[in-house]
Amino acid sequence: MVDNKSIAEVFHEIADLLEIKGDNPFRIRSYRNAAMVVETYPESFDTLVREGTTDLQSISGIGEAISGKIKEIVASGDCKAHRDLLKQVPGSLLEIMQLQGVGPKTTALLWKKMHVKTVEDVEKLATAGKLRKLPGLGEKSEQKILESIQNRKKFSGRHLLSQAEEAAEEILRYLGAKPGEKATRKSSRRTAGVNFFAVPAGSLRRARETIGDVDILVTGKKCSAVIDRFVKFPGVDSVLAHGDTKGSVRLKTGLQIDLRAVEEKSLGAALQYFTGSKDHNVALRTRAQKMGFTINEYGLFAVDRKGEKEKWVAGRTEEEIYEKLKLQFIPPELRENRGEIEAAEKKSLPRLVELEDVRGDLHMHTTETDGTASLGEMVEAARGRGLQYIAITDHTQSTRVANGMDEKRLEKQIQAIDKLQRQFNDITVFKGTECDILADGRLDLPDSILEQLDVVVVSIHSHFQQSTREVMDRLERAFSNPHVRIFAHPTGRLLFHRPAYAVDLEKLFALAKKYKVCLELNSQPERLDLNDVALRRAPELGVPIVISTDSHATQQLDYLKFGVRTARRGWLEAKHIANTQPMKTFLKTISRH
DNA sequence: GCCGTTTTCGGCCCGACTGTTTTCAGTCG
Repeated sequence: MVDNKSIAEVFHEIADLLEIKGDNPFRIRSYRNAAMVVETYPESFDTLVREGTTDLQSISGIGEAISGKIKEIVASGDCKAHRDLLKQVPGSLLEIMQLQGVGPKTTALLWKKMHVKTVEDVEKLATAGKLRKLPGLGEKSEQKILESIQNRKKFSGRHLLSQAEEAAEEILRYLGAKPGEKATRKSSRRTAGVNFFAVPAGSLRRARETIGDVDILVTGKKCSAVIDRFVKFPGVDSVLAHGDTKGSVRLKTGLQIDLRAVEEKSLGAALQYFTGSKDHNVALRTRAQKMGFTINEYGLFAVDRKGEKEKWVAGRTEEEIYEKLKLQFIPPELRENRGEIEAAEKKSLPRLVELEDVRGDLHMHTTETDGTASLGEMVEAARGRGLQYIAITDHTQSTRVANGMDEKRLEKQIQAIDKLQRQFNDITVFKGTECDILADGRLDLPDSILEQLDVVVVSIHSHFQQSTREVMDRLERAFSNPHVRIFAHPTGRLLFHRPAYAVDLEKLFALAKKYKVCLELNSQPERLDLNDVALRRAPELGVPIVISTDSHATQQLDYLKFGVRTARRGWLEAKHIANTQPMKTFLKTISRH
């Protein structure tokens, strides 16, 4: 079984290697594009190829050559063209090309002139002052390369969505701007009172699960003063750039933040441009061009016959840009060039779920196991957030590190919930459990106690090394228990820490459908599991999703926003999500009869 | 290498910034 990501990786590497070789840039772009298409395609290419029912070339971006290579990789796990390239260009050069400020040309130069093969080689030569003699490089370039080698060791690269969002909000507060997306909706009149206002763009605005760097746009008067203040933010480790229209810093956490000043007239265009994604923008520009426009961060311009810019058409808001391109407004979470432009053209974009749609939270812990808040505190916190129903789902006995509960302790908790419930008529507290699925698929608690619960959530916390076959058999056995309602964090992945266990997503959806088990979208920032790509299959396959926080503390109830934004990235509407429904409908949706 | 309201060849998104250069190449987003 070859997953889409591995196929995409081969194409990424082919593109990088061709680039070092100095091959045709458009050919390189094709491979990059193909990698992106494969990586984000909702179905497994392995399955597509084996079933043989889909013509790969019908997928945009995949032609004769790449289709052949996909088939080759699925059949043999290898690609001859890739192997041949690695004979011509050492694979270790790819790591050099990853260094900030070092691209394919410099990598090729280092390799051909200095016979450099590894980052360590580069470091030695730079330290010895030997790089500055190369044509096109000087003392400063040498210093920059050395710095980026050191930074590479110091900073891991990407950051969790939650960390990036916190950093952005902290900086906006520091700058004296109101944080949050809503700032974009404000008219210029509202901003006149303040000196300026600021809004995050980039992958943070699209709510990607991990963030490389944070882009913030500011507009208004005296933006250069804002940038001056920005580079003095207390959390700054180093200032990377400091000009009139742009500032760039590295925080002590390693996160890079770029601040750009734009004119109010161009704010919409800049927001569109810097929100990306790159692939979305490329597709949008291509469309603009066909319609006789050109588009950049300053606005949408009409073009004359010679291709010269003629007149400014739009740019104050994003809405007017999409409108001029005869598209529905595309929410940032969808801007990944995964079909959103085609859907916007047909006016068939989904009405994405909103945070306010969610009425319940079906996964949370208390001090009874590994939570930091008591039952009463969790309920109060949920009430305070306006939730109409929640489920208390503490761990079960086999998860010993979390002080998991046995039957007796759970019985006591059931009584405690019954007692507590009498105090409230504005929130319903479901009695639940996050019951372990044991290695062989049995559940960690007997039916005699499960049948007393309102919501049985099940999940995997052990034996992550099982084969796909073992995992799927394990899940089928668990799902066949009639008390099981929700399968939590279905792939078990932890961002930056642990890959998913060997779950076959297509089969998982089929099992969920067969046994009427809902799949969870876990809102913990390091989980976001199921992810955006997987979620998109849920409506097609008729499997309801439940968005839960898996809170281990009262403040974590706010993680719901990350779950909702991930759901939006998965094109989900409120109707696809069980816990947007009123309590009674919800109970009906998750009931199996 | 892909694609087609320039349709089987000839295009392919575009601008800022930086450092090295005297007019531009490389990198980045």
